[in-house]
Amino acid sequence: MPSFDLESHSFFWMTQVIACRDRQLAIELKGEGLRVPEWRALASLHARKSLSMSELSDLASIDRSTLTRTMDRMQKAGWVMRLSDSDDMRVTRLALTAAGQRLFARVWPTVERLNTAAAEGLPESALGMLRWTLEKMRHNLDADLESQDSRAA
Amino acid sequence: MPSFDLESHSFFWMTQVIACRDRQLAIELKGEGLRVPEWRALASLHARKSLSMSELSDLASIDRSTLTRTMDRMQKAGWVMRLSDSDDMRVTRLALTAAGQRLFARVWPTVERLNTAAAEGLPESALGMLRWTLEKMRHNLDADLESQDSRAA
DNA sequence: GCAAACTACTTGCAAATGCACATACTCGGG
DNA sequence: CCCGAGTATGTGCATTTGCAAGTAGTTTGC
Repeated sequence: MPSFDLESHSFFWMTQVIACRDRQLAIELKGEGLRVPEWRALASLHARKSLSMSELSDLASIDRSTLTRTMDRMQKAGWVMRLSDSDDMRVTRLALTAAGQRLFARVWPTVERLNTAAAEGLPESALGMLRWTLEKMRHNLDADLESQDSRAA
Repeated sequence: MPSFDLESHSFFWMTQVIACRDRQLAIELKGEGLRVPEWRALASLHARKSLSMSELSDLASIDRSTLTRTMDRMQKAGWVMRLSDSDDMRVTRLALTAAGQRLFARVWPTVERLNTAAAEGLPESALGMLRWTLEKMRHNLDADLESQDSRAA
């Protein structure tokens, strides 16, 4: 009678996968004193050489105000440094320290192992399709957000 | 030089999609006084007639101790009722009240619109593949968790 | 060249989160 | 029948979170 089936919705499964994997990731990272959002920040900063707070907020999916405090903590731990941007006095540029680079190198194999375990038995074509579909969804959601904004204006 | 590309990893995009969609969902639900995890609980309870706390915790991806307090709130709001299970005195069975059903009916069209917007331009085959791949990943992660446990034991 | 609108980041604060632990109940073996 | 291990839910508490508001720097339009 519900006329609605939980398991037929992609977002249900996406939430399941992310929640389950983040729980396992949290356990793996605990030894290094890293939390999951901090790991996302670390990986983002490793992939790009330098990012502003706003850019990192978007890449690592961390709210801007939360990121301020996350960076306070990671800076105090000696993993990242804040540099001031010479073009725009408002922006703080972030970069990994050598210790941050070493931390990434230590942790990455563990994360990769988890990623591989999650993808076990899935053909490369399915994984390519997955990335493509998710990327498209991400783009659609941004577009939808803009149309919401214009409706509000 | 990083030898590692953030955007080539499925989990990066999954996190992006979920975070972005949950942010938009939160805005849409605010009018009804519903938060995102509460919405997941509402939808889970609508799909099944009745669930225990543990079952709902798994379906809605909410930590067990957090769920206790979430249900306190939703019960106080009159959306959910706690019933005791006659077979096992430890178990609390949960079900939607009539008001909870009505709330679901009011909110569902909004959520569905967001889901549709996210899937715009994606062929049904891609969505089917997405669900299938995610389901498989969810299964793999569970299996991996068990092997972790057995390693620990 | 200056005031208003905008953007980048930070802080105050109340609320949500999750770990560790406590309690209540069940079940299997002696 | 009772004990101990196991399971279901609830509570204490420290931490994290994110909205809203604040500060500082930049751009736009007159």
